[in-house]
Amino acid sequence: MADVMIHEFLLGFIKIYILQFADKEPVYGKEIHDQLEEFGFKISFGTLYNTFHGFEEKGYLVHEERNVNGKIRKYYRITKHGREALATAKGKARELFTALYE
Amino acid sequence: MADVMIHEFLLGFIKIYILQFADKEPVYGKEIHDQLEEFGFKISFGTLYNTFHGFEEKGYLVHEERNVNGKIRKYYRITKHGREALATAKGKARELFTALYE
DNA sequence: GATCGTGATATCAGATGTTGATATCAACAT
DNA sequence: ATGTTGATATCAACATCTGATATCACGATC
Repeated sequence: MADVMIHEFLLGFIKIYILQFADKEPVYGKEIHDQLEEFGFKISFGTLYNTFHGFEEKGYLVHEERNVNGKIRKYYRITKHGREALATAKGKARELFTALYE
Repeated sequence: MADVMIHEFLLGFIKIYILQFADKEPVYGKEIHDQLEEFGFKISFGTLYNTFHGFEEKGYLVHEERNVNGKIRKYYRITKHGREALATAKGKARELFTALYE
């Protein structure tokens, strides 16, 4: 029940977090999926990979393939444009967040 | 451009804000729509009224009709159950927010 | 008491976003 | 070749969002 609610409210927020993560270090899909799940946030693989593709189309992220233990991973990292978008999104998120906690 | 992005990221967050607002004082649709717009957040009337109805179905809000200057407004206020949902959502939002700014 | 104006709410068809089960992929092992 | 494995991709079914338009309830005007 809380799961559904959290999802309705925070899926968009999770997408900001993906950009943020990719700003700190290159990330790949499964990693972020599992990490989010660990903290009680869920995003389906369908949405997750689609989000990566969308961000790449918008020029927020670029990816590079790496072979890790014989498996291909696509590591995404942020671009200049993505960093600008992230800053804007964070700023707006902060505004709303402040309104929640003032 | 920023508008679209903000929306993709923050629509869910805006819904938490609606609950929060209804926790402080009774609110009606147009009021919150215009107030959000003033701060650069947009939510369509379709989504907004649908959100009110959904929250009422879930038992988060109840409404009461008031005649103001000869016009009917539906003022929504939060319920006990809604307050619990709000607290949960705010807690989770804080977790994500903290991750963004640490 | 019929018609109009107004602020607000409701609707719903079309567009867009999400899901998750399933398919596919690339590398390595046997 | 065939199988295994970790990961990514797909896509039909489903859910959500939009916004133009309709509707509502009341008061005013004639």
